[in-house]
Amino acid sequence: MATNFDNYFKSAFTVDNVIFGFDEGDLKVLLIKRGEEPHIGEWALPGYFVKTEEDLDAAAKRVLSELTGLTNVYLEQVHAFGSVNRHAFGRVITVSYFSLIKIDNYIIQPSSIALQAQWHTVNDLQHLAFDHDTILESCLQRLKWLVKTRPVGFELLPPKFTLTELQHLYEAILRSPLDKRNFRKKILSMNLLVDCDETQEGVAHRPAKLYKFDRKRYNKLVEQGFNFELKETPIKKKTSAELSN
Amino acid sequence: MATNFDNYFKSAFTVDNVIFGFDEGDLKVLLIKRGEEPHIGEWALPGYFVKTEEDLDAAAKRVLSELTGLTNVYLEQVHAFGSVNRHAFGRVITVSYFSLIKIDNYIIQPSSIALQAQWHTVNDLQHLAFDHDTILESCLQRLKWLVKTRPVGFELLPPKFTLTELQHLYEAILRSPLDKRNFRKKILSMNLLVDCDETQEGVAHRPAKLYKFDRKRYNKLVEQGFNFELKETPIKKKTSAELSN
DNA sequence: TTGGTTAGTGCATTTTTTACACTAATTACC
DNA sequence: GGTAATTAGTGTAAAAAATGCACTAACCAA
Repeated sequence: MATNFDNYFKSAFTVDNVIFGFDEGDLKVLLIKRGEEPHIGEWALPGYFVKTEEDLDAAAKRVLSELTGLTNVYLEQVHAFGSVNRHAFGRVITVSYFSLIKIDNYIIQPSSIALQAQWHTVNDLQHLAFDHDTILESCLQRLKWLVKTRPVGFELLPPKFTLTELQHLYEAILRSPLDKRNFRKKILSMNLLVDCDETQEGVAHRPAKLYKFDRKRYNKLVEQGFNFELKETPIKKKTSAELSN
Repeated sequence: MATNFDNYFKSAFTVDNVIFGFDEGDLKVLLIKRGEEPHIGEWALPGYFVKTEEDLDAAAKRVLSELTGLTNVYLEQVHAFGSVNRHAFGRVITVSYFSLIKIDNYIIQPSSIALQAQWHTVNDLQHLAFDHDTILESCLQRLKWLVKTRPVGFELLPPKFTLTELQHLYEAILRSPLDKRNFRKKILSMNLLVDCDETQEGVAHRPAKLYKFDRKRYNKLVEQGFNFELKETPIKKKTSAELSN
């Protein structure tokens, strides 16, 4: 084994952020149009180099803020991508982060190195720069898992929302339809929603009730180890007995 | 933002492997006694620098092999740890990997930079070098999650095992007791075990039947999207209604 | 006032989970 | 050879959760 450690200190890290939003019934992801080589002019996840004197998690926040103007976003690490030839400039390992935000709450202001920052519909994407297709896909998997484990849907919706909007969000993430009555029963039984005593306005049909998410209660339940699991209801699953042959 | 990218190429990566085993009813982890600075003489996870010309996943395998003699071990990435002052020699980000192995199948041969490589009972550990306590803890969480999702128990047991051994393994990972009848019912209903038509020998009580894991069937079920979820049975969970006040 | 549209609601059946205690097979020891 | 010690192995009833399904309610527009 090498005794000269200096040889190892010749690599770089980047962070790449996968920021999900939800609008008009579609799951969206925030992308930038790169204004720098390599991959100049291509759409990419908002990411950049980590400085040697900053923590990884802090770098993810800073980079997101510098490229898109978004601040105070909760970011969660997903995976490190470390193939040798990911990057034209040398050995670069990237660590991906993901987040869920309410699109309306944030104004996006691309910086100099990002020509544009824009929401894109996930189902309708072109090829992205670097290996960002792979990175995005792994975050989509994470989101799919997360939505079955925690009531993350609320993070993506405006403060007041209808049950139908919430259901559509779940359907977009899980990519499968849910039964209306069963969905409502399960969500309401968690006691996480507060009835706002308001209804939708300006719709050409019966207006729906508006609800908001009770974060206090959510925190309390988390503390008590409550299991938020929400199973899919749509496709009937086969039992192991039926699969035996 | 910097235009001189060279400034970013001054960091190093390491990989740290958390190898779990199971023996005598206890969950074990493989540690090395470090033979190099920093932290010379301390117990640590088997990890080392990633070469600039090798893939991250490949590095994890190589390092494990060089430090402990273990080869052909399946490794799964867990998390990247990137605080600034983790390492005395400079900026080092480590990516942790974990694996489950059958202790009997592998002969451990420490290399020159590892003074020793040894199995340690997880519940009975001293402080580890670097931030390896944190890294180990995150892998324990991952294992706890994994065991509820996939029948990973089989990875840790010898080819032929009894249902009681399997149950004890689950209890060690979940850190809570399980009901014998319910555990057996659920495990057997997955149809993943094959009765070996043999019984234990040399025990001073009724000998238990030996089973083996049917990997073919497992692969088939995975392919069909079968849900292996195994819930804990022990502590009665409160419903959301009971938690309402 | 009628048609179009989405909101909102209940119940019966099936499946899964849970709680629980005795008999069976073997060895060790007297 | 008998008995004590030890772990293996088994079933059922009750409770909880999941599932499948179809009609009425409220609003707007034409």
